[in-house]
Amino acid sequence: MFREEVYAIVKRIPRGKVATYGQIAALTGDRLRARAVGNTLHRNTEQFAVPCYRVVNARGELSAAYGFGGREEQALLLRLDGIEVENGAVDLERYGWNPNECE
DNA sequence: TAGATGACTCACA
DNA sequence: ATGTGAGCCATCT
Repeated sequence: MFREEVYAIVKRIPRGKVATYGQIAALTGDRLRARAVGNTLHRNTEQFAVPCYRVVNARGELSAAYGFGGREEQALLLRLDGIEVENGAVDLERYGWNPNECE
């Protein structure tokens, strides 16, 4: 299922980096699925096993309706990963995950 | 089965 | 720089 693919990709995100919905959507096949990716993660059933906190929008901003404790918790987790979160957003130029590098 | 929703993205005013 | 509109897709009710 599409959801599982999204989960797998999110799980592949290395610690210390973040990915955008569009990026994940592109990895699943089409970048136009960005919306579906977000929705899928929102309805995700494996949030406990999927680091969805490493997933942000195209601007690097955290999700406003994070299904956990809100962007605060998400920001905290990102900081634990070594990512600097400023005003609920990260620098994709620095922490943006490059799936081609496959760490 | 069909309709509505959403953690998206891009473009234009 | 912010606000609104349109396009796309998967999941939910």
